[in-house]
Amino acid sequence: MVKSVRKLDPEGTKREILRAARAEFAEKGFSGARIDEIGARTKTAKRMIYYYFGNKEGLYIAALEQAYSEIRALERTLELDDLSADDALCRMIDFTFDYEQANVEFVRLISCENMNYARYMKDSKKIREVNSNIIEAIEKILDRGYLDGSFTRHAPPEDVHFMISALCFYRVSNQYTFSEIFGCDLAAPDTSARHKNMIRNAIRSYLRSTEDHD
Amino acid sequence: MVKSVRKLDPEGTKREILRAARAEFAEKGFSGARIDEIGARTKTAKRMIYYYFGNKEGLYIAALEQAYSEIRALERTLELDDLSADDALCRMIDFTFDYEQANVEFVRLISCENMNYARYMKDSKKIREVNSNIIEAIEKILDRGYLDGSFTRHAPPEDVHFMISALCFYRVSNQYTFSEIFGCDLAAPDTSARHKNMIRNAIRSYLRSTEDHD
Amino acid sequence: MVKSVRKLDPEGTKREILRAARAEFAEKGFSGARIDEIGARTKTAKRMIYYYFGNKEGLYIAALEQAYSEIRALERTLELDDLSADDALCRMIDFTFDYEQANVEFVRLISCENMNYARYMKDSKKIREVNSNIIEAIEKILDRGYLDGSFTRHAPPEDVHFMISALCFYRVSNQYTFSEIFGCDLAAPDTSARHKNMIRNAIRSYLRSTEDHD
Amino acid sequence: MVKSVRKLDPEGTKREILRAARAEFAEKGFSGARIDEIGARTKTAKRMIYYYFGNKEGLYIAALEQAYSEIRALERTLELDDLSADDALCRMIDFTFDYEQANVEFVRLISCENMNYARYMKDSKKIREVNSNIIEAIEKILDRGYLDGSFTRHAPPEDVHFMISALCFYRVSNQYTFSEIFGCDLAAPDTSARHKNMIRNAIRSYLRSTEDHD
DNA sequence: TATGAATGAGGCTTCATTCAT
DNA sequence: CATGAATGAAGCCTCATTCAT
Repeated sequence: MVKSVRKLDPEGTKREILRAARAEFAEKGFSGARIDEIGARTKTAKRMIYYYFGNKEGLYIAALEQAYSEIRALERTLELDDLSADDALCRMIDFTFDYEQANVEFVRLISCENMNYARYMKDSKKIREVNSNIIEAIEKILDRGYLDGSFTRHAPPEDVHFMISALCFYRVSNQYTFSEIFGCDLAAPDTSARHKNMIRNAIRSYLRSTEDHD
Repeated sequence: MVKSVRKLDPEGTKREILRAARAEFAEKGFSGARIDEIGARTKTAKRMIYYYFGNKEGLYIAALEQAYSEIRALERTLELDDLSADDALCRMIDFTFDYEQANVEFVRLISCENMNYARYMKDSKKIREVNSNIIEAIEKILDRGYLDGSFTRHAPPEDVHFMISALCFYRVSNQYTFSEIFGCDLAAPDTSARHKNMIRNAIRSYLRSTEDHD
Repeated sequence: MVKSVRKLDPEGTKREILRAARAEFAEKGFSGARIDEIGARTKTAKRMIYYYFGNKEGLYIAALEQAYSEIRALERTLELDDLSADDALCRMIDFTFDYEQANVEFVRLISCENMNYARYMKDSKKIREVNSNIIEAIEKILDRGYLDGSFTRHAPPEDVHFMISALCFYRVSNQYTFSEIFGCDLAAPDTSARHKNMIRNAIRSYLRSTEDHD
Repeated sequence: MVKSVRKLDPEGTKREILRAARAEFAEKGFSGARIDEIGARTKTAKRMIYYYFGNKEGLYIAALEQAYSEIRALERTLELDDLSADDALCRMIDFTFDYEQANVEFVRLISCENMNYARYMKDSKKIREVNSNIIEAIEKILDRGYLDGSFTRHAPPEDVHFMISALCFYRVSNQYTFSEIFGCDLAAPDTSARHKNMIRNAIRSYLRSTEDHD
């Protein structure tokens, strides 16, 4: 007896929906995103979205969780322990720089969630878990650097993470207004290379300097 | 007998609408903002929004223009020429830091416009005009610093503006997800003071350093 | 003392408004017409419309009255009494044909009023007055024709008027759907000439024939 | 326990909406028609209008298409080939006369579309298709008549169709202004019968006559 | 006389979601 | 599992008209 030839791959369907949802939310934000559009970007029916994710909010949170999981998973493969403090710091910066430049979708999802005052993220244990060890990773690098003398200024690892994040993230998140106003293209290869170097060395020289302007 | 209090104050009405619009758009983004809500935040009828600004888009652009005008106008009062290069740079950084921290609305409006791919800004001549001289202001500071030896590294003024902007802006724009994930409060007075110092000195030490990690 | 140089020509203003109103109502119908648009087509302010005509309905009725007045006034200058019955009939037909073809605005206003079930016309004494003597004019022609033998079939003058009207009016009122469906152009000079002849001779031969198909 | 009676009958729903739409558009024209009203004339929710027809324009076009389809479908059942040329012509005239008198809705819909300069019709292939063979039908009648001598005057079939249409259509489309002005009732049975006869014989005598007034 | 400012009511349409099969 | 049909609530915007000067 021939069964009806419907696709029976729940995981595949979920994955496809999530992929479409991330693209749509990243593009239009939470209010601007359209469930219909996400349905259309998918081969399955819109109804499945409700079946698997409950509602728009549930889908959005799932998209956010996936986005964070991916970057942090990659980050954990960097093998920073094998490098000198200085090299490790640079590798971490480079990774952040490259990943965010390559994954505008991720950056926009985070921007979007900040427009939402992070209210949806608060409901997700997963996101906190998944983000738990970046600070530790940076702390290890800094400590190593203080010991071997590569870094002279003691800075909280959160602050170093903040600087890396701010400089790499803003380049992508604010590229549209920045480029429009200053008539440049932040995504252009030469600007990109120059900025990557600049960010590296701004943070490094900060950690090596001592004399302050208060 | 109390006469009906129908005011005839076009400028006042426009101003009131714009104020409400900025708050609403900053809070909810373009799609999330509600014309009804903007009307309700106003003493005049919702209908006047259309009378003066045509439609939601027109109102949004006007809000954006006003937001940019205000920060740039203040910026022009800084009298940086009277200061040493180092002091001038720090005053510019401090101004940006303080203004953006105090005017979350401005920061969110810019974030919002980036979520929109800066598409509405492109229709506004005014915004480009109003933003035209920040780069020159920074260039003057840098040139002075190179001459008197306070700065040793030659950097394009756009890049310096980028660093200032990125570090000050991100603190405000991404405070919600950052604070949520790392359990800190970027708006807290001590963190704020520490960060202001850090940003100043990261940029200063970058402009003084030469040795690079490539 | 120099008085303010405002236009003080009430009749001119009224005329200008009416002209604009006829065009707008003829183009868009009653519901489709926009008071704003009529205002814009005029050099005076929209407010004057209310000043002179009370409201949209009043303006519409005035436009209708003017349209009827004009055609009937012209009709009265035809001097049909000087012609033979046959020639007089043809001149009346030609006049109707030419006037309606040249004054699409008139035809469309009448169509519009029929879409309104003639409800606005009912409030206007003037329209009935102004239309009172066409039937008499036709009756005079027919009677002359019966006497001199040019016409053999006795037909009520209302019916003859009906045929003239129907054939001339429909050509203009329905030209858009007719042309679209049959891929022709009712307004083209050759079609127009052929039709004018046809209408004349259809009515003439009807009035001369006797043998019926019942 | 009575279950909620939510019907699932797409074809029925569409049909019901179309029926209501035709009535509303015929009564008030395109701009005057109210989607709300059409919804209210229906047992289903107003929302379904957009589900099935997209928007007001789509609904209007569908209504127009249906109206044309119906009259042309009936017309094709007339079996004119079995009749003599003279009888066939009369049957076609009678059909048009009776149908338009009985279906004021159809007539008003066409009037409405002419007020719209046939702009919506232009987007509909269906309407052109459905109207394609009336001219052929008339041509066949005329050719037969020329052969057997019932008709002596050669007239383009489009022109004959034009006369039939004009005389039958105008009676219905312009009945309101005509009746109002001349104090008669075009829909009254005796007038109606007299006119039907008149139209038949005007067209017949035209096709039999030769002597022209140029 | 003339006019810019102001408005309530209502129009079309969209949206996330649920129902019935 | 899967889906087309159905919907209430609410969004943006337009309209004729009136107010205050």
